Amino acid sequence: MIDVRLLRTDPDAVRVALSRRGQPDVIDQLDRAIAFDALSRDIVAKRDAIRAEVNDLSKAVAETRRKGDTHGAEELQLRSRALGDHERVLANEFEIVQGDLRDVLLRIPNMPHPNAPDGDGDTDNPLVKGPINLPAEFPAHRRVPHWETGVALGILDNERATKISGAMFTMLRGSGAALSRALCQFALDRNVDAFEEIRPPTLVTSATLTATGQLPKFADDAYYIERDDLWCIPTAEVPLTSLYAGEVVDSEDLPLRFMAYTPCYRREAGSAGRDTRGMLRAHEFDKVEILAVSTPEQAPDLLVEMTGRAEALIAGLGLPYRIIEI
RNA sequence: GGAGAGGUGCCAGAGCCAGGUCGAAUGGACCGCACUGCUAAUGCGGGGACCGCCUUCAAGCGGUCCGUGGGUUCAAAUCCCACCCUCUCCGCCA
Repeated sequence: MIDVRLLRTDPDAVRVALSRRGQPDVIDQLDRAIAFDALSRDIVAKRDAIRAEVNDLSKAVAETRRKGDTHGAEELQLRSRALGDHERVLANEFEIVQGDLRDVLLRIPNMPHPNAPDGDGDTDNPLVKGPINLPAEFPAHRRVPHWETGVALGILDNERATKISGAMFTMLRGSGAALSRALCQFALDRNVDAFEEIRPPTLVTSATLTATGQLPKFADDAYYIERDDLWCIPTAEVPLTSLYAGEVVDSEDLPLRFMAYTPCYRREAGSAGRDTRGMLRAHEFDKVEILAVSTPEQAPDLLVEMTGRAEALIAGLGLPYRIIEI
């Protein structure tokens, strides 16, 4: 979420940065946020002034009572009560405007890093490397989709997964289940030299899911357990990002490096029929996430290191891949 | 699920039952000064955070903050309600 103070001190910088996304409605929302902020400060200044008067009067009431002047005290109380009514109105207005401001801010995307490419979609993402190990380099008889080989080998049984849980759920069997587990173990083993392994909760509060930006924008994409007011995580990024939320970390201890192997849950709302064959876009899958909490200065080097670690895993397995800048 | 105790500053902890002089005693830690072969001890002094206004080097003014959110009241750390969390005991446990 963009810091309101930055919005106040340098709104043009924010506008310029966000305009690189090529989405005019984002700029509209930015202007609304700026207006809400100005309005809310205006209201709070008035509210504070009245509150100061009420506080003074309350002190005067105590003083007057101590002197034994009951009548005078009651008169002051009357005045204070009237001011209190006015204050309540302003306080309500303030709450409403604050809510509006927060809602708009939560829907405004982050400012892109100066080095990030401009663009409004994935077609604008420059290719950095690859593709490597292209499937086309393999003979035609080996280019069989995984949902066919998986079934033939008896390691994938999505039909029964669907019977148990419905469409877009997958199930691995026998050595397929072992392979999935081994891949995650492999990923953990390759990063245990630099990342602390965490096994976080995979059900999180609304506050936690908001911290990583999933709420309120992507509420439809997450599974929600109404009875307990908890959300299933779509990625371990969610709990890992909030691990040290609200705490002050000594800069000497940065960067903090975490990795986590968790199931991930995604409703994939609106994606029915698109890339849904086999194990693509499943509602539930296992993933190893690596994440670092760092200073802005440390971040670029960390990005290079972590991308390199991800690439080494895939390249080491001989899988096809490419690297794009997003 | 039931019963009870608790949540106050960096930490410990008083204040709550009898609302006002409580941003909050006291102690520890921390910072400064003094004293002191060193370490330590002792004495004196000093610090909260956030928001807004005004300034923008300083200072000043106002507001908010005692788990969270409501309520009562002229006035809430203090009274009332709901919720969250911690601890103890009982029950349940695919």
